[in-house]
Amino acid sequence: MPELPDVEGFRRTLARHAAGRRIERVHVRDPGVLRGVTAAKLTSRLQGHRFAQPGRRGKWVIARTDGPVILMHFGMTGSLRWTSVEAPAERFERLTFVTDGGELHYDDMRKLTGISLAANDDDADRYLSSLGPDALAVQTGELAGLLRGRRAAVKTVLMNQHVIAGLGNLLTDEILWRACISPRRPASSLTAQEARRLYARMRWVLRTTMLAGDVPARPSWLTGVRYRPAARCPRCRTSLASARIGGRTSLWCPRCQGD
DNA sequence: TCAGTTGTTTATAT
DNA sequence: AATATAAACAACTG
Repeated sequence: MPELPDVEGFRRTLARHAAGRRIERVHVRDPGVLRGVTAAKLTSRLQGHRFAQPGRRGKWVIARTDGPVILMHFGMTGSLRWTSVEAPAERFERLTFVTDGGELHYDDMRKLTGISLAANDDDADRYLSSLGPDALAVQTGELAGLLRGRRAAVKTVLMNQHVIAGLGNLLTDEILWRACISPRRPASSLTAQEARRLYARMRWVLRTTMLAGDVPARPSWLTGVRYRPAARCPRCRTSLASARIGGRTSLWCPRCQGD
């Protein structure tokens, strides 16, 4: 699930419910999700602090408090839930933040990534320093500069969090399909016009999906047909092409996007 | 049983 | 040096 829109939804959950709440205790149900911090340290450092307004960069939630900063990543299967009352643990609940007004639950089946603790905002910036700019913060005309000189497939470059942060497999396929650009094209081969079109479609897809909190599986979207056997292009009904690009299963329309 | 998975990091290869 | 690819991580689903 979690790409930029999903993670933005998690950030909103924090902003709406957790901000201002005092952390009474942290229940580490599975230390396997902790990265660079022990359960004892996480609990003792956070206890008594209040959640502040959260941020997001790419697929990271920056859960600020009036003390340390919790950095949360969700891998392929993670999520964040708020319950206003004490709730029994879900099957894949790994961490629970118990506050004075409810509980914040970090669920993650696969535990591919996890949670780190930074001392403050500057420290958090250091943790995230290798990330490229957030995909939503990229301005008109900047995308072309990010792609310049990169010989890898444009899809691979868009998914590279060091270049631009927040786009994953579903979003890049959706954006490239809407921009009518093959995912296999070398990034540096895009014309200025194609880069502008890519940027416009990226903005549109991000804004739409961010409001929804996920990439909706509507039949008019590439994402809506991608798991159908013998899937066809929602625009022109051509059979979709499929290949592994950048290590991920990729779908595109050979007629609309070429290649 | 086996292949596949909406992500990232590390190691290895080019 | 920069870039590309594969493996590993974990726990499911079809």
